[in-house]
Amino acid sequence: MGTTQLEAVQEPKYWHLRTVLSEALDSEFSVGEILPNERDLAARFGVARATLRQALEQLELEGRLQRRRGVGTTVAPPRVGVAVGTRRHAWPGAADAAWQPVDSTRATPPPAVAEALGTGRDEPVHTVRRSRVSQDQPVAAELLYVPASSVPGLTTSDAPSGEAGARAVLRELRRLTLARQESAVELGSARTEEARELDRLPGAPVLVVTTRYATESATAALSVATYRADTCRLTFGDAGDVEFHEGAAAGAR
Amino acid sequence: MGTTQLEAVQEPKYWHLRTVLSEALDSEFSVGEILPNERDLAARFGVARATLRQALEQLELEGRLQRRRGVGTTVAPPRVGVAVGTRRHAWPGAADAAWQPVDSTRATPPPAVAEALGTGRDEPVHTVRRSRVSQDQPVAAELLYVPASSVPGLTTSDAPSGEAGARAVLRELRRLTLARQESAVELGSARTEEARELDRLPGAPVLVVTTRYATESATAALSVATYRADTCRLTFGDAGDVEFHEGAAAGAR
DNA sequence: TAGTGGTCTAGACCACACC
DNA sequence: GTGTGGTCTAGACCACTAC
Repeated sequence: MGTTQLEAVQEPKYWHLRTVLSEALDSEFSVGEILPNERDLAARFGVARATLRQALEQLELEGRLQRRRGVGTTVAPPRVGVAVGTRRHAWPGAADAAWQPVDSTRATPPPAVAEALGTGRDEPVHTVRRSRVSQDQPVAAELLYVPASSVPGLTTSDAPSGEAGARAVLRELRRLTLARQESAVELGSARTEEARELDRLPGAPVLVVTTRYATESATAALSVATYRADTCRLTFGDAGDVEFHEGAAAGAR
Repeated sequence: MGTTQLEAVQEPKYWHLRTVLSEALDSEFSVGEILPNERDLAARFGVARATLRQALEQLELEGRLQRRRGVGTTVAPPRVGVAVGTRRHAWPGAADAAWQPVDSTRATPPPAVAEALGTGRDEPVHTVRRSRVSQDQPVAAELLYVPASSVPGLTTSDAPSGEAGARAVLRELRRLTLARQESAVELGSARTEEARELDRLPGAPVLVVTTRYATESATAALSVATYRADTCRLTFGDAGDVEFHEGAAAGAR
């Protein structure tokens, strides 16, 4: 990282700095390596710490850096590909070791959920929480909404709170025949609780995947899964779990 | 927006401010309405302008606000759903009015592209630029890489630069039989040129969709499409263009 | 206790849109 | 011009980690 001064340019300093740092990461650092601290870096480039931080934020958003308070800034490994949609229809959790049931509750849902499910506002809904881990790191937190009418086999006593209840709901759900499955991906920011589950700070960028699972006659479940945007690349396609074109997006623009 | 003071809390001010503003947007503002300017808002909440801006940035990231230099901050409309993957296989641009060809060049590609295509580093590749418009607003910019070997019917004279050349490449591509199609979605930041195309500033958050189109024997094309993350919700699924569960993600967490 | 990144302040000036 | 959001500075203090 030989550069010590920024020449005068028309583009913002933080943007130029991002480029310089990005090239330095490519050529002079390896994954996991610790960068100099922010005060040193700012001094080295002759900018205020806030400006330097703007550049680091960009690089963190792009998955190039990882910053941890009290520890330092390290070079991030390439994003992990996580399969979120295959062309085979499959109920959530069907033979899926990636997701870990956490707990389950039964209550009337938020209005937005009731509307999306197409159920009455007063109909009880099971809310199953699951978490997804990849390479020893939490990558996603999910809320799965299942109308009680989708799983009529479950009596209240069959569905205790906790992990056992969650497994019971998933088991009953698999008795239905899945006809359609639709997803949407959008950018969001981590709520306080999600941030804790994902080991990030509140407001961290996340990819929100909303999936509607439907039988021939009705919406059987709605999943809202929140993925860490810094560490994840979401994959959709024929191949399922197969990794492909690692890093293509980074170098192809 | 009656709140004038922030009580002492443990959570960061900008995060609390985000929540307060978010609720105010829900209850007291309608789409397109202009907010007070940043200096006024900061004074009203008794914080520095930088802190207020942190809160506004979050809300812009979530697609709630739209800020334009020299104009002001307005309440954003709900994100538009853009279909990026149906379960039907389809070549890019096949009967697709959403994408507008811009131009085309023929050259040796960046190494990352050659690697993803599985071609030799020296093999020429057509690079087709396309842009996608939705509701009179640019939503995506695409680079479509097509190895010259995928479109052998194209002689150099058949593929002039410019829009006509782009159309020629797409036409030839449709002669092949598509066997597989895989996509990945990740968060990125807009490069200078993409930012201009998308009417944003450099570094604006974007959703990068990388798609590999394959015949039985080889990768026929690679698409890297950059979508505005603030205004877009990417949809995948059986239904194709059909809108579904509008706003579910927003209210379901 | 020392060192890190995270938050916050109070200013200044710039680039851009609109009148 | 006038007013807007965008950039940048030079500080201060806080929260967290690791020794």
